[in-house]
Amino acid sequence: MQPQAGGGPVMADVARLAGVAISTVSRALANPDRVSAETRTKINVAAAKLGYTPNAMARNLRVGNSKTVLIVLPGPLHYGVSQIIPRVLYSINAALIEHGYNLMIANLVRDAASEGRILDLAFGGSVCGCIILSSYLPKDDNRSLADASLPIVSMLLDMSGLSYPSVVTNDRAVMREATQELIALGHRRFFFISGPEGNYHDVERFGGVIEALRNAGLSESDVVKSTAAESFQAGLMAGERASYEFVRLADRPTAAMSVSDDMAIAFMSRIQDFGVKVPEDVSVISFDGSPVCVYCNPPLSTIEQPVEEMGAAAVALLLNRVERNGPIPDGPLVIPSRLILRASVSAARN
Amino acid sequence: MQPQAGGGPVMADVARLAGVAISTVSRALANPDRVSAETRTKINVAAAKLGYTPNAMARNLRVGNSKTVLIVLPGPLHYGVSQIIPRVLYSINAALIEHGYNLMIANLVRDAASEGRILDLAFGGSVCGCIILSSYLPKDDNRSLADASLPIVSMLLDMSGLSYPSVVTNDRAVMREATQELIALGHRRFFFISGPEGNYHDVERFGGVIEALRNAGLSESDVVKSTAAESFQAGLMAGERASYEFVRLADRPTAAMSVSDDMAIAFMSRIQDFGVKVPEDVSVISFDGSPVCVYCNPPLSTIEQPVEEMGAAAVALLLNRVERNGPIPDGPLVIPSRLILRASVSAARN
DNA sequence: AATGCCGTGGCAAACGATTGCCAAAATCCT
DNA sequence: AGGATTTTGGCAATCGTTTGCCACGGCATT
Repeated sequence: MQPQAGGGPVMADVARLAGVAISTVSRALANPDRVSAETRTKINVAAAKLGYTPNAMARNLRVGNSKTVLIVLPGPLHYGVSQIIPRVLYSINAALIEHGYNLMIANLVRDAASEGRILDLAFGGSVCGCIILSSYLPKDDNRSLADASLPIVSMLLDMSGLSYPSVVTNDRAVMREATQELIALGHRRFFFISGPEGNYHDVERFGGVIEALRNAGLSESDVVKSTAAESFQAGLMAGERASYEFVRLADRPTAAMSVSDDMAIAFMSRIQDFGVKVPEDVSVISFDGSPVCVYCNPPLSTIEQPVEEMGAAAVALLLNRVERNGPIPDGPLVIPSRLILRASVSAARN
Repeated sequence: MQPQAGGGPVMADVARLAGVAISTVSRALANPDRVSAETRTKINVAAAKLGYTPNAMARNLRVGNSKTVLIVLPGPLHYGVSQIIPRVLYSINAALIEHGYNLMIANLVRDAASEGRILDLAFGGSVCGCIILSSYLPKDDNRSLADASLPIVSMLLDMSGLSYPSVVTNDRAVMREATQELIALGHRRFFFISGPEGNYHDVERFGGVIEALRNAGLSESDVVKSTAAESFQAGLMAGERASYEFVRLADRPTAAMSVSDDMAIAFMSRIQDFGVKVPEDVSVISFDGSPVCVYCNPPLSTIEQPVEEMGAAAVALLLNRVERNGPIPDGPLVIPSRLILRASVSAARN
C-alpha cells in the first residue's frame, strides 16, 4: 500500500514553480541570507501561491529533532499539583510557542498504559525533551525515561540531586513563614490537612510547619495531622473527610493549614456546617493560590505558587539543554511562593 | 552536519541480532502472525534485549499517518468552556491512548502565533486529525484549517451544518428545563449572567431561558441580562461585576442563572456580602457541574455537562473518519446535560 | 590577462521504517 | 517422488527534507 495520497504541495513543487532546485528552496527557507534576494523572492512567492507548509515529519527525521516537548503529569493523586495544571500548561505552552516548539501530552494519569506511551514517545524520537511535573521518571519492564538520551527538566520537585535541572518553589520555607504568622497571632495548636502519606510537597510543607513550631518553642505534638487515604481521588473529598476528623477532636486546634486549596475549601465549608466559626474558632490557610479563594466564605488565605514563572523557567532550562547542550545547574532554581492573608485568618481566641 | 548521533538501536540492529532481514523485523512487529512463531520470538527477544523502540518519525513519514490528534482550544474568553478543559483533556487523552493515538496541544489562547502554529501542524503532516472545541476553524493569511485535508470533529459547538461531525450537549433544552423548574417554584423575574456577547453557548442558553418564559406566558422583559465585557478575562471577575449590577437593580429578580460555575460562585459570594440572602432572596442556578459547587455557601445548583462522554464520543467520531474514512453523521450527536438542584434554589418568596 | 576567492546553485546521499515484488523454502497433494 | 500451493524472507524503492560536496560564474587582486 502506498502512503495515503493526502499531502498538499511538497518542496519539489515549490522548486519547480520557482524554477530552482529543491536544495535551493530548502536553504532559502532555513537560512534566507544564503541565497540571493531575487531567488528568495521567487521562492517565497511560489510557496505562498501553493500554500506550502514543510512536512514536519520529514524534517524531523532528517535533522533528528522533533521540536516537540513532552510534559509528563503526575496523575490526580498528587493534591499539591493537580489544581495548578491548567496554569502550568498555559505557561509552558506559551514559552514553547515563543521558541518554535510544540507541546505534547501523553498522560493525565500514571497507569501502565500511559507510562508505556510516554516511553514510546521518548525513545521513538517523537519528542526532544521532557518536563516532568512533581513525579519520578516513567519506567516500564525494560526501559526507563532516564535511559532515553533526552534532556529532562523537573518542575515542582527537586531532582537536582540526580542531575536533572529543577525548578521548584520554597514549599518548606513559605509554610514556615505562614506558621510563624499564625503563631504571632497567638495560635498554639494546629491542624494540618495533608494528601496521601509520602507526597513530596506534603512532606516539605509539613516540615515547614514543624520547623516554625520548634523555633517558637512548641513541639510536634501541637499539630494534629490529617492524612488523606490514597483512595480519596479528589482533594475536595479529602478536605471533607478532614472536617469530620476535626470536629471529633476533643481539644480543637485554633488554626488549620491545608496543602491544597480544594481540600481547604471543602474543609472550611463543612466545619461551618458543624457550627465551627471561621476565623473566630479556627483560622485557615491553604496552598495553591486559586483565584476562587477570594470568593469563599470567608475569603480563604492561601499561599500563591508562582506557576507562570516556574513554567517559563522550566522551558528556559530545557531549551538551554536541547539547543545548546548547556550545563546542568548545580542546585534547584527556587522561585518563592507568597502568603496571601485574607479573612479566614485572625488572632487566636484566648 | 549529520543528524545528531543520539538515537538508540534501530530496526537494522534488531535484525542483525536476530539474524533476519530488516523487512522481517518490520513485519513481525506490525503483523505478528505473518512470520513463524520461532522467528517472531527471536525478534522479540532481540528487540527487548536492545530496548528497541521504533522511530515514530520514520514510520509516520512512510505511512503518512502521524497517529497524533491535535486539540484546538477556544481561548480563555469562552466562559462556557474554559472551566471544563481539564476534564475534556482527560477524557480525550484516555480515549486516544486506548486506540494508540497521541494528543498534541498547540494553543491555550487563540492569538495569531497560535493559529499559525496550529496550521503548521495540520498542513505539515504532524497530526492526522483535529478536535476543535467550541470555536471556529483557525486561519491565517493564506491558509485555513478547512483546506487541510484532515478529519475534523467539533466538540461543544454544532458545526454539522458545515459537514463537520459534531458532539454537543443540549444547552438550550436543559436551560429551558432549569428555567421551567424555577417558574414552577414561583419565580417570575430572572437575572441572566452571560459571558461576552455572541458566544454560542451563551446565546443558546439564554435562548432556552426565553423559551421557557414564553411557554409560561412570561416575556423577554422578565429577564435582566448581564453581559460580561470582552476584557473580563476570568469568569470570577465577570461574576463579581454582575453582582454589582444586580444589587443596583430597583426591582430585584428572585432567580439568577449563570452560564458558568465560576461566574455564579463569585456572583453568589458578592451579593451575600451586600446582604442579599441565597436562596431566600434569590435562587441561583449555574452551568458546568464543577465539583466545588457542593462546597459553596449555600451549595450551588448547577447543570452538569457530560464532558467525559462527549470527549469519548468526539474521539470515536474522529477515529472513525481517520481510520475508516467513515461517513459524516447528518446532525450533531447530542449528549444531554443534567440539572442538579441544591440548596441555592428554593421557592420564590411572595 | 591570469589566478584566487567567494557567492550560488545542483546532485545525491542520508534519516529509519514500510511494503510491493519476487525467490526460496516448506507443506501438501496425487 | 514430483508438482502445486502456501509460507516466509530479502531486495530495493519510497516517504520529504536536509546538507556535504562540488561546479560554475563573477569579482577583485597582482
